[in-house]
Amino acid sequence: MGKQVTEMLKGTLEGIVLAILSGRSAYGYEITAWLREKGFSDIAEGTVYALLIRIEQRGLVDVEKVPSEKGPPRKVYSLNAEGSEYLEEFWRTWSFLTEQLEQLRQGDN
Amino acid sequence: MGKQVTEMLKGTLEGIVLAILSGRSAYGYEITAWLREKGFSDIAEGTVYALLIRIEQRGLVDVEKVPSEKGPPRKVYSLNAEGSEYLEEFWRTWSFLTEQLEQLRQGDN
DNA sequence: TACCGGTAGATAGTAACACTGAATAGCGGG
DNA sequence: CCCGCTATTCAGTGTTACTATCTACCGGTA
Repeated sequence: MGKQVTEMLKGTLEGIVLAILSGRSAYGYEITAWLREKGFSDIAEGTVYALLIRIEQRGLVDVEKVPSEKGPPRKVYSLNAEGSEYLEEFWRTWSFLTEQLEQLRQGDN
Repeated sequence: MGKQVTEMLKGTLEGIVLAILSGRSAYGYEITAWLREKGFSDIAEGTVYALLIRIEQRGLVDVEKVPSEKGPPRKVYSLNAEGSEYLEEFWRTWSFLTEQLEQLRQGDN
């Protein structure tokens, strides 16, 4: 999709993944597939896994190892209380940004 | 404002500045002041100058040195044709992102 | 004159984040 | 037995914003 998305995703991809996890638990491979389906065609698998490790180390998610019928065991992530709080904060920040951008787009600058 | 904004700005700040320049020409100090006024309270001055140099080197803006009554000469930036094209592309990318995020927020995932 | 505050820009070093590319590992089917 | 699919990990790279500092010009004031 191009470099612009890549740069814009910095900071937002984390929120996107947390938002996905707020709906239901999921594991890396699944999340990557879901993102691709949604149009984020060139998000590298490595990126998602790295992000999941980051948010795990920050204590925003809980992890459970679940055996898979096909392939190695999955690491299933679910949002915990701290993660929910962080996600709320993310939405506030996101709203602020979109408001500013919307104003700029309308040309009142 | 916090680390979340900082990370989200990566990739969007460039679009923001280009959008400002699409309305009128401006120089670094002015842009920084305008951003602060708009609520981007902790954007460092150095950040804006570095960004302006980047977009200048990529040929998205034209530059003109204008003497100032108070202080050193200003480097006044204005969007050129290539910059306008890039800005359009930015808005398309931005729209895509906001749509996806809006869907996630509504919880249909 | 000497100094200071406000205006204006440049720069070196750092941290965070997404990408690239490759490696590892388990399972089932031809 | 190897290939393809599922699933995760990791080392190295590039981009971007931040921090902190430096240069420079001007007007006012002691």
